[in-house]
Amino acid sequence: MSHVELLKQYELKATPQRLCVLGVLEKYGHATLDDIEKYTKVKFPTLSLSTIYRNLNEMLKKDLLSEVKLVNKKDYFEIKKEKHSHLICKECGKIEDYTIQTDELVEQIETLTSNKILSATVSFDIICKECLSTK
Amino acid sequence: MSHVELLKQYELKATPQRLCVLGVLEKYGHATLDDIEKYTKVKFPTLSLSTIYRNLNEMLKKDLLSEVKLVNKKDYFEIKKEKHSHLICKECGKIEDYTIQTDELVEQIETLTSNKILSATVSFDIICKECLSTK
DNA sequence: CTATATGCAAATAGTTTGCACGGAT
DNA sequence: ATCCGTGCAAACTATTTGCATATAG
Repeated sequence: MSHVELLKQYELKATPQRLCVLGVLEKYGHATLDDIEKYTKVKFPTLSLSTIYRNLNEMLKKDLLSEVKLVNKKDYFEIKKEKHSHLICKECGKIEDYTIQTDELVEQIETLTSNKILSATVSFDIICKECLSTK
Repeated sequence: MSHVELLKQYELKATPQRLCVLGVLEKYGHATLDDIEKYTKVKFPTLSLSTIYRNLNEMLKKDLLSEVKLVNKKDYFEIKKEKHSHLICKECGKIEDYTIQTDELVEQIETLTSNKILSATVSFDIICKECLSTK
């Protein structure tokens, strides 16, 4: 789906500024606020920081984006997609997405604790295969 | 272990300010910066915010504390203990600790992706049994 | 045409730092 | 006596907001 359609679907106007932010998120997969500011300025030098903040907040609220929080890292933004976990390389910092089945885990905890489990969020600290091979 | 001993073990002086912060963390299990400020002020009205910041940063650096980041929540601090996951009740906001075995999950991802997995971080959004029962 | 989005500047919130003083070893 | 920790104020960084103008639909 094009970003224009995506924005329409979430009842947001398809402004050049929003398309530019989405372009960066699409291209890099995950991006911090600083990344977004830096990379959008290349194509769109007049895009203001307050517009970036407003649009990120708007798109988060409408659930078009999601925010990823990792200890010792700045928060990342990504275009919302199928629920997935993150593999963070401690060597090069790269973040990969990976979809895992958590049903078993969820069921297990639900049974053991008598709580209702709504969802599981999982991330992994890794050394990626590229970093492993260049050592 | 007493907090005095704990601090000594990490090569930090056992000041009343630090003990007060640890007291709050111990009592509440997890606490945000605001919680810490609020609850320490009860017993220690002169404790300054910059001392809280400095001490939290110091204790994080020395690995005596850990920081928990959750989407849509302020960051929480806790006294470091055995690796565990967090169960967050979407109804009452309470955070419970729970220790799960992630070895299987880790092995599975390691095999499937050819990365070296260092650790897994897991959290669950839940409705806790107390909230379930009072509906 | 109308409602919403934008840019800029100012306001507010969050965090860190310099410095003089005080307490522990 | 020396070192480290603290409180306070100031500095700095991050985020939000008000307002006049511009623009998408």
